[in-house]
Amino acid sequence: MVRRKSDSRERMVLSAAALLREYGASATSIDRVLAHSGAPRGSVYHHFPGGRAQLIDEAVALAGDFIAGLIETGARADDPVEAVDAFFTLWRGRLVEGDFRTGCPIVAVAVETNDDAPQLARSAAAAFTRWQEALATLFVRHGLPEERGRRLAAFIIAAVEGAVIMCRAERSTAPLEAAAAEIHDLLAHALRTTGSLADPARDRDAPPP
Amino acid sequence: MVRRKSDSRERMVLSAAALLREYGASATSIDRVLAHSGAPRGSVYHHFPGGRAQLIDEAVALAGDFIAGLIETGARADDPVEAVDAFFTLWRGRLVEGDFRTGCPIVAVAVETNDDAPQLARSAAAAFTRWQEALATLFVRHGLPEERGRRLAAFIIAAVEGAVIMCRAERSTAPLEAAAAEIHDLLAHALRTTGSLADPARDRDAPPP
DNA sequence: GTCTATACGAAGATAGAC
DNA sequence: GTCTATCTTCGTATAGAC
Repeated sequence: MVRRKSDSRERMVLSAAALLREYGASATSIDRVLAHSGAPRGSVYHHFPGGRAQLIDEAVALAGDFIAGLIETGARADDPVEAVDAFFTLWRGRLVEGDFRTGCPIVAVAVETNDDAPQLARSAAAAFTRWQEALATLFVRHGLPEERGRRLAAFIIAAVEGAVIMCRAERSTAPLEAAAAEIHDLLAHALRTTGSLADPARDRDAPPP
Repeated sequence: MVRRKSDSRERMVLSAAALLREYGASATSIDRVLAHSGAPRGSVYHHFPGGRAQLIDEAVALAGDFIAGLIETGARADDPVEAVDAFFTLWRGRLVEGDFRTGCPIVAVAVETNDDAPQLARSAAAAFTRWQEALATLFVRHGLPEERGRRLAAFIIAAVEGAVIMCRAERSTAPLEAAAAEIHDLLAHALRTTGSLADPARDRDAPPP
């Protein structure tokens, strides 16, 4: 595998996202990103002329895109339950793997209002909005009214993000499981009411992973 | 009104809580607390021998107690809908008053894992647990099975906290209203199923819709 | 792209005077 | 209870060599 240029830049963004998850936005300093990524100190402002704010912003965008991809994969399978499950499964895995020391990097940025970097709040909002629209579109396609679809999508994202925070504090997946169970029932009820889940036209045997 | 001793200490804790809400845990420095509260710099370690960690911890406890009080007031009225509504109303008001720049101080502490102050995570967890138990007890008293009551309580807290974060990012109360609407329906359904809301022993004239 | 050196500010904490 | 240093560490950012 020929590597024509350094991968320091990419590693720094990935490290920044990991540090956001674990320590929050303020604690994600350039020094710590360098230590975590092993990238050389000398090229920080070469790769990120915007400095620390640009680095954090790219980490938020990367994390937002990754999660949006998970949801949109479920959406392509045209399966609301799968899309929502992907969301829960992601966080359940990350909480356990990280020994309940990691959360959502988007949340970390959103809760630390930064007067000198208002762009960060906008990036966080963009991520939430994208997730919400992906879910809402899927719900509407399965028969929910436009407004209810959007409402339910926002609600699910809120419940998951809030549950992840509680799981961290309590060092237990219980709040996430509570949310998963309640959301599962609620979603099943909402979609069954529209008749969507009973649609016999679904001829797929195994949706793509 | 005779003031026999300085109120610097109390003002500092209140200021710390306000700063936690707006800027997060890492950004709530002693300097900023002093500037916000107007307290004298010289007596910081007199009032808080444990330093900054103790100050933050007391702010978390104070905020947690305040919100627990709101929920428990609804609980004393024996009205699940009122208890949950108090929760939503509090956050809606704070978001709007603070121009969407403030959130929950407990969340702020929970998402910034601090290796040197593990006590903070425990204090955050204690607050969440207390809210959850107050709500769960109320739900069980209204006919929900023990496990469902706890599950629903955790779920509601998660949804509210998550919604507050989304409201901040999007600078809109829409996510909170979405959560309020969904929770309202869910709660009404859960309690009606148990027959609690239809209980004729309730001498109130109009049960909430 | 990467290096070292450095300027500059802010943070937590302590010491000792009043 | 409150004051004023002061120490130390850490943070961002820049300059200039290689």
